[in-house]
Amino acid sequence: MSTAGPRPRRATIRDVALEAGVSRGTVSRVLNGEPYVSAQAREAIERAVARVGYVPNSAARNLATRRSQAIGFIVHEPHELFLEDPNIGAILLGANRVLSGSDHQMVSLVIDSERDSRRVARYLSGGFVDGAVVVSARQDDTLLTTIARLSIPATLVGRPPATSRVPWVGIDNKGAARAITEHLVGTGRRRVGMIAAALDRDSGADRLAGFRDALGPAFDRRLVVENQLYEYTAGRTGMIELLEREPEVDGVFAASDAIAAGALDALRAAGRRVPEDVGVVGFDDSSWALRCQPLLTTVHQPARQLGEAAAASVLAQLRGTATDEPAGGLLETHVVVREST
Amino acid sequence: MSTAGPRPRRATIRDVALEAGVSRGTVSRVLNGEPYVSAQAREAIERAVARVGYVPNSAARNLATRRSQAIGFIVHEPHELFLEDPNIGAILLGANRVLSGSDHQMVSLVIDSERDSRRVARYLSGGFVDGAVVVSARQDDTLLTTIARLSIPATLVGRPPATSRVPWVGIDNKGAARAITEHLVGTGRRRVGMIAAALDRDSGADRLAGFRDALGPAFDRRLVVENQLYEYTAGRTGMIELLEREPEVDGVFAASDAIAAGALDALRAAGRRVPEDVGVVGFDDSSWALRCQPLLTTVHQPARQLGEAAAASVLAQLRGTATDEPAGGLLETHVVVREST
DNA sequence: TTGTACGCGTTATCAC
DNA sequence: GTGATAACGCGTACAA
Repeated sequence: MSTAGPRPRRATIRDVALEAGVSRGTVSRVLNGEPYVSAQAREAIERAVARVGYVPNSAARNLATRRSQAIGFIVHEPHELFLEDPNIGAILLGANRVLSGSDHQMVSLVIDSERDSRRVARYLSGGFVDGAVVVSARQDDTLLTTIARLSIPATLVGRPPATSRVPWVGIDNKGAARAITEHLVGTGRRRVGMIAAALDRDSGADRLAGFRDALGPAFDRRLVVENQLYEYTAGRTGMIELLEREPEVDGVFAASDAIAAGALDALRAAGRRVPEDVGVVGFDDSSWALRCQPLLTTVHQPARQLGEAAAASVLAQLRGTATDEPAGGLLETHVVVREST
Repeated sequence: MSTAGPRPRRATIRDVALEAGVSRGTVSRVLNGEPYVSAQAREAIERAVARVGYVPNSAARNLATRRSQAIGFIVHEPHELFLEDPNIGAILLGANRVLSGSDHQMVSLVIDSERDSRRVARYLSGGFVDGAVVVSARQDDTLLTTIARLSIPATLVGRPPATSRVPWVGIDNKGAARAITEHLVGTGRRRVGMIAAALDRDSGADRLAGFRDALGPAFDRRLVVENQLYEYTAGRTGMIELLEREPEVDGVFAASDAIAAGALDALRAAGRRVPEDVGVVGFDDSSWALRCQPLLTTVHQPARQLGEAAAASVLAQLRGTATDEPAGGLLETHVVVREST
């Protein structure tokens, strides 16, 4: 328990009114840029504001207006992923951009423990935010039920559980996975494997489904290695595993660029050449793709736009102009061919 | 301009009091776990809370208590760096951990434009947070003057401008740079260069100063390449530049691991072997260091602990038990020897 | 054009 | 133990 005392008292509208010799109502009007104030009063008030060092208290304003002009950006991730996943940063920046444009403060909240989870729920309930963008919620996330119960405007990034009716934005993971697998097969690969990840989330499961679709009868469950997270080390170990299971493998679909980067390093260590001996493709088109050797062929995912779309959707709900789900429709992806195929 | 209306009315203490047949005061006491409430009243109130679906409104509570139980985590970075810098994530997690432990909500605010900057200033003024952790403030940051003016408890991560008297936590960049440069020289290198970055910030400038110190008379300004940011591509281009200026170079101190990773790739492309032909060292001991080939010798920087120390410092200020500056003292760093030297 | 007075939902200080 | 009731700082009808 912290035992902090109140902060030093700051000037209020009252002080300004006294100083300027007008009423609080008039001060309030000036502060909110309303018409019907004499130039004289306005000027006196502005001077008074400066003199007493007045700054408005939003807690009071929130209480009166019942709105906070703030939107939560909630990230629910285990440490590792939060640090490794380049998409989250881009989504965050995208969201911040549109919120900033409509004069909303984005406040991002990270959930990193059960305790965090409860506190964030309280925070949402408390009227600190008018709405929320939720990134990478789990299928069974209690956060979603909290949000539903409070009926606070929210939009998810990524497809929510089928039972939920929250608006969301996302991409067609399955279609994109199919497309890039087809590209890989199109370069003449015969024994194609996948390093999958995060099968407990829609993105992970859908990418595997797309891979399976593309391969059709050629699909071989033995050539799929599974991991918890979309991370570099999973790529290294996954690739080693894959080479053990099938030394003849000549094509690999990695569920993320980070995984692909790990796979490339493992392949190099094993003496295989890319793309001559084996073709590798990733997913995300994150900064990982450009720091690989060779440059990675991958699926471009519009991470920043996802953030923008999600934020726009929340604002739309706030205005009461919410559209159908999914909020922004599915955003476009496309295959970026580089050197690894 | 958004034109949102108020959200649906939610149950208040008043409703609970009515429902339970007691006064608001008693309800408030129960809610805050205070003593002197009859078991009977307590039970009735708890049932009433559940029945009317009461959730406390923090705006009102904030107004009454004049505290928000929230701490701002302010990141002031250009996009690229925010996405590339692995330290920020670790610092953030560290801060969240200690704040979470003392039941404070961490809200992170990113400043990404002039407009953001002003809005965050308003946000801070508005009583939304009781204090703030500020990461990577610029030397001339207006944020710092805002914070000083409002006298809101804050702690910086990284050394502030000399003129400022804000508490801060950090590491001894200069000493650490000297140490790792000495290690590099100790492996027998004769022509040692540096790929420097962010000279407009204390970290960047201090690392260069430490490098210079370690080299003493052997220091050669020509062998220092400068960059804006601590990023991978700066490492590639910087290394190429360095090789052009001095083909005989056999040692490189990169101002960050990301830069070192770029340098390693550039060296490989140029046909130099590491560590045989040239030794490379980095700074940060971030995840970059472990995905390099060869594994990178670098300075371990306790990023997570920096976040923890900064948060603890803010909480201490809140409690009125603030210590001298720097807030947490300088945190320890050490050289981690791996394969690149 | 300006002032008054009430409401926002809690906490806190009293008497009882 | 409990119940009134005055803050907390601001927005906003309504009256003047």
